[in-house]
Amino acid sequence: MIQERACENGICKVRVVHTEKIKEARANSPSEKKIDYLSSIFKALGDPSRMKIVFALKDVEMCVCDLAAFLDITESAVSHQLRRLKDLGLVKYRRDGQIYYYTLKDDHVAELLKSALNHMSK
Amino acid sequence: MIQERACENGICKVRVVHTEKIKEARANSPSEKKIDYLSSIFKALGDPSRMKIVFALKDVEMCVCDLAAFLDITESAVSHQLRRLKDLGLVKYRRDGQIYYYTLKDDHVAELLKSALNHMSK
DNA sequence: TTTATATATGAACGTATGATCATATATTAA
DNA sequence: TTAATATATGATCATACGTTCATATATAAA
Repeated sequence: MIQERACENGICKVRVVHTEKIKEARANSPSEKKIDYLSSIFKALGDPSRMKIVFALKDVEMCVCDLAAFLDITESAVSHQLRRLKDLGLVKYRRDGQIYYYTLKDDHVAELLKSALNHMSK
Repeated sequence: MIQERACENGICKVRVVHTEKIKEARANSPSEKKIDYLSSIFKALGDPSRMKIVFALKDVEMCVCDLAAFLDITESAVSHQLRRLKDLGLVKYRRDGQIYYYTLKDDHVAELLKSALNHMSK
């Protein structure tokens, strides 16, 4: 078992047991930026309400009050969540008079959900 | 534009604009149970630290202090996060003396991450 | 045994989150 | 115009989260 200690009698107390594994992980992992982006996407889908919204918009274009009725939460709550999804680029809307029709912005999210469903249901 | 109101002059103020769309969404969406499960998985990956952990464990078996060094956070913090991942069934460990070697529990998560990377990088 | 080590676990703390209520804005109808 | 409607937005609040510190547990070494 490899055991190393940097600056043993100083302040530094970093313990590194398997240096080469850490190196390998560093080499293979996505950049910090990519990690942050990816995890923000997963976080957005990591809430039942938002996941329901995204599933609903996968096939059908819906307005805010439709979604509110479907989710059984306030229209305000839906609007807030839609804003988060829109800010992340997962959702877009078209406007017809007073009504905002929301849909998924592109297929990436739908694909992601599909593969999630596939993998998880095994 | 279809506009319906149930219990107009009562307490109920549910507004339903497109009944058929809501029906369709209901028909096509996964069950509440599945939504909860799926969103909990996404939530688990919706944090940079946990996502880094999962990416690291994708290829290499690592112990807690390796991960702590890799992530540059406390071993305690890593341990807490590993527990969450383990409770969700995303991660497992084998023990060799005092050292716990963690890996991904199965390929589902790795696959999910892979498709996420693919879809998002376009 | 006693001590060191690797990890787990609980408490604490600041911060983020998701919902609701109240209010603002913008379009349509009267 | 004025009133109604559809949605957006800001404030608020209880709760959940992620980290660290302190401590417990269990194995290994002396």
